[in-house]
Amino acid sequence: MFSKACEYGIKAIIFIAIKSNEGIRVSPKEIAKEIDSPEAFTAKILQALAKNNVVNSIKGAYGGFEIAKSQLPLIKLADIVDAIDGDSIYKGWGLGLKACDENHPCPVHDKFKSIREGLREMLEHTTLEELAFNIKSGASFLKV
Amino acid sequence: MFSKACEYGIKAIIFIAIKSNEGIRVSPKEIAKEIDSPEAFTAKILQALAKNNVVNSIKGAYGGFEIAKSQLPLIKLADIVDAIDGDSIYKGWGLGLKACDENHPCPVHDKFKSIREGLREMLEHTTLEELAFNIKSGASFLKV
DNA sequence: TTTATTTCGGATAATTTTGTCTTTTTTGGT
DNA sequence: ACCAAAAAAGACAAAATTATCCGAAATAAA
Repeated sequence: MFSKACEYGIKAIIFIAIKSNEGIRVSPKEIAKEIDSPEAFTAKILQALAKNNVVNSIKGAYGGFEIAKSQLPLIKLADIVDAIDGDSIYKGWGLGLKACDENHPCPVHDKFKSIREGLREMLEHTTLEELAFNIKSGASFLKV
Repeated sequence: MFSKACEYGIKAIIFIAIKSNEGIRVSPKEIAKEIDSPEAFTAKILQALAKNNVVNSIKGAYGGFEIAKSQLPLIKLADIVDAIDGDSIYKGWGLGLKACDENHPCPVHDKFKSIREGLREMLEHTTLEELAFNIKSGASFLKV
């Protein structure tokens, strides 16, 4: 469903969100340890997320990754997925016809319609805050 | 979403279904042409589908692939996906935690719940006949 | 029985995704 | 100005997926 890169990205951002809320910057090393991911690869993904302004990266000594508190309530799951996988998450449904739409649908186009729209809806309405809160409260988990 | 192999597999089976309904066996060559897929790769996928009894393969001269008419109404989209991608389609949701379930959910587990179940429902209730009929009637398309 | 045709099976290659390593650049503290 | 810490950037490596090729086995027809 999600690429590995996207899985790591989502988990990383959730962890950064939790720490940022406490005013703490984190390094790829800490992140990778916390979310159980390969460190260097995670760093690469963080670069992409930083380029797409999902996360703020501070270079140099005492640097690290953080998200401005003012941004925390605004970031949606869709923003993270978008920064890493682009719009392939919406395109990747159906049977790979170059031109698959209402007028020229692939065999499963209509079948997937509600699922695809449900996914979009969900990604665009799920906030990072909500995901982070559930981790903090112990309602969900970042690893194992 | 689906692997390429699965995309080709679904399209191939739909085409075979249409032809089988007319009492005609088809070769990987014809199939690949019709669904616009790499021939040798398509043949490999057909092998897998034949092994899983989704399609019947007849070797030798005048051989080819076909589906028994009695089977046509019984085959579900889920059978095809299962034969090629296994259950990865259901597992591949969420963030890749080894143990992700109700008791130990990943951050998006609940978010994806209804989508995941909608998908399963759809795959298990969509029949090959229905998909094939829509192609024949021009309501959907196998290529471009 | 021979031949032509057709799938099967295994080896191999290309591409994409995932992952690692090393060097460069940036930056705060001394 | 210098040093140490940290992210950026790019080259490289491994693994998975996608794709091709070829000889072997099966089978119907002549």
